[in-house]
Amino acid sequence: MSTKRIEHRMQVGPAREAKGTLLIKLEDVAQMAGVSVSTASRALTGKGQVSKQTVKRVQRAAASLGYQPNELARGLKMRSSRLIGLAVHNIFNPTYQCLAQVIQERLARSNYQIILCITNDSVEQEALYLETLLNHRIEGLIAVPTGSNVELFKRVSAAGVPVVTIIRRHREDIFDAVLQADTGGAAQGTEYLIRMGHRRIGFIVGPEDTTSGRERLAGYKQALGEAGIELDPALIHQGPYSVETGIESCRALLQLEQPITALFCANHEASGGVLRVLSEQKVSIPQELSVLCYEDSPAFVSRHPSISVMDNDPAAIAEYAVDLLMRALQREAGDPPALAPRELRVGTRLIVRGSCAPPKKSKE
Amino acid sequence: MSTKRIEHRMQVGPAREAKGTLLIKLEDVAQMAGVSVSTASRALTGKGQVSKQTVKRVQRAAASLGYQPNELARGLKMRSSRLIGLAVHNIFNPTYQCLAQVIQERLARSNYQIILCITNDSVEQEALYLETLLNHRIEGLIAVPTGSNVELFKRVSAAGVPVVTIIRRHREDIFDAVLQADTGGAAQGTEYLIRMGHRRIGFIVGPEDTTSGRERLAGYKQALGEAGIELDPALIHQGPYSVETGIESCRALLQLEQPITALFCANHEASGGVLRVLSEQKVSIPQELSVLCYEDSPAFVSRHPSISVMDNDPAAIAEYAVDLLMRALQREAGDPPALAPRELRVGTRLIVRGSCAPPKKSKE
DNA sequence: CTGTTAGCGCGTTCAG
DNA sequence: CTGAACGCGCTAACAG
Repeated sequence: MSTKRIEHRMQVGPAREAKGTLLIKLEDVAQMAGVSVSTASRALTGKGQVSKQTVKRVQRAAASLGYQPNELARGLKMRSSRLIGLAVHNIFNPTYQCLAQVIQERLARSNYQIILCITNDSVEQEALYLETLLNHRIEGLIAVPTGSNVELFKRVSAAGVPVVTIIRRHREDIFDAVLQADTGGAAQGTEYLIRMGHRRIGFIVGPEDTTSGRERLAGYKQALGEAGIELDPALIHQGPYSVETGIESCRALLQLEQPITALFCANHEASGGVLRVLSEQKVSIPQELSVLCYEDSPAFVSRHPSISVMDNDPAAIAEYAVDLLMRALQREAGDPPALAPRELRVGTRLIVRGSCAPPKKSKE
Repeated sequence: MSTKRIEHRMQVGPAREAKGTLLIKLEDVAQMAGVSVSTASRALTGKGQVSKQTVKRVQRAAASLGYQPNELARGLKMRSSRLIGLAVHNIFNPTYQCLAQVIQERLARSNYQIILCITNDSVEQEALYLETLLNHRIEGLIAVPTGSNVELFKRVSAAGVPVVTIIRRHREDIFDAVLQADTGGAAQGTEYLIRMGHRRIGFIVGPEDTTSGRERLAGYKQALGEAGIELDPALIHQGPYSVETGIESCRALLQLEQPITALFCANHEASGGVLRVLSEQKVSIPQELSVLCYEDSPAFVSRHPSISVMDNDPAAIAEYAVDLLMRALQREAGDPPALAPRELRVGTRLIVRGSCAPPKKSKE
């Protein structure tokens, strides 16, 4: 039974007024300082030539009144909202949390605020959000795109709003993009397992229609190819980014006649399912099975053995994305030499912990 | 290689200019429809009396031009930005992810967008963000407050911006607040363990200066008191919300001369540390030790045994917070009967999984 | 029913 | 160095 308690308190609370009252405007400041509105403006923005004395007077007045410029009015005039759109498909994943966190911080430091939109990978949602963001006259957009609203993204860009795509990219590369080095990451992880002596490596990965799904699979195949190991389709499980994918794939992989000695789960959401199945079936890691996951998470450290991962360094991705965006914002202010879109790849790195070891019967 | 295509249109539309070009304004629509700007406005907003014919004409013109109202201009005029501030201390926790997600979705459905600010529990950061949000003329604010910027929060509220506090509340209760039923939750969890036969129950909890830290501790003590179990201070570990707290506290609790038979970790961030230590020391759950955590997380399900938790139902907290905010927003539009602040408590519920069992030597 | 006029709060000419 | 006038894009008041 859940208890729900509603408490009423009869306190005083702030005096009610129409609205937006006691929001000081420049006029009030000017009046108090005994100058005109335009002088006050110049004094505070520091744009024009104003005598030091009046500057002081105006600043003091502004301070004492607690004046804060109205960004709406300023934005309307200056054509700048100081707002950046952040449209991601979800935030239920350490990678995206980190991304959101870092992007928000960095942008705030440059006095930009972010409008957060979560699309849930719905094309319609994304379209709606893009429209709205445009209405709010965002000055830039960072997005993990669904991939299907290319025209709309183009419109955003054509409206003079720099677009940076992260994690995923559109088929045509018309926008700056910061991606994970997924092919390389998956290859590197697979190689690591191969070098340990593994031949039969189960591979769980995201769907073919996602950038990371395609590329990680390519990386896996590449590493196998380079090691001269024949590709066994039965070892590859491609499915949506979900716990269920992990559960089903893992079960299937454990029932193979020719057992696997290592499992590379390159589908982060599926990892939870995989680890759960392995725990349930008491498969000892890494003795019976080596496990390597993708995209780091605190949860991987709080188990025994702790799980080795390919870390995609979301903080770096965020940093680069902001860099790219800022560059575009600066450029826009000055000369507009439309540079070709950049595509950055942030390197993936292996974090060795305790979940991988050479296979038991490694005789060769 | 990336290709970049620049489209030049030789259409009638607005000529190329520095920025924000090809953003159609109402004037363009009006012109195309052959009416005045105000008629166009009325036709699109549906406010005044306009003939059906002209409405059609204007709508068609707007559609063909891809007109989108400038929220900045509209906001300046209407004193409404359609922006809501969301200032949370972090998002590295399933609870806050869920909160952010639900709040964003619900508000978007009512055509509000959220500006996300992450304060990192820094008082200065929070102050800065509040100022900025005010500048952007947010119409409402949902926050997990640090607790120290009361005056600033009051100013926000006094400016006519409804404030809803979640998870935590200020000492003086001047704002609507949606909190967790922490006292009850902790008591309920402790009772559950007691009913199973546990007497020595280790308790890890957040610091005294947080609402949840205080209240959960109170709940633990209460349950013990009601069961007539003497309080042993050695069993209580109070520390910051961090993995380290979990590690250290857990180690200490395991070294007790009189061992504990159950561990209630009511400090979510610490859970990771606790589980890690228990895994390392091969303490078998629940045979040797029952473990109960607080605030659910996918990670708790992907282990074996899966971890039982006190779920604080963040989705419900978010829903109520939005409800409260919307109520205040509506009220503001109409009559202004300043209601006393409401404090809602969202019930915590026990989710039984596999990590708790009666103590081994339960003879009684 | 519609066009005209007048601001919302701010930055920026253009004269002094 | 300063003030008066103008306009950003939109809605609301007032006339026709």
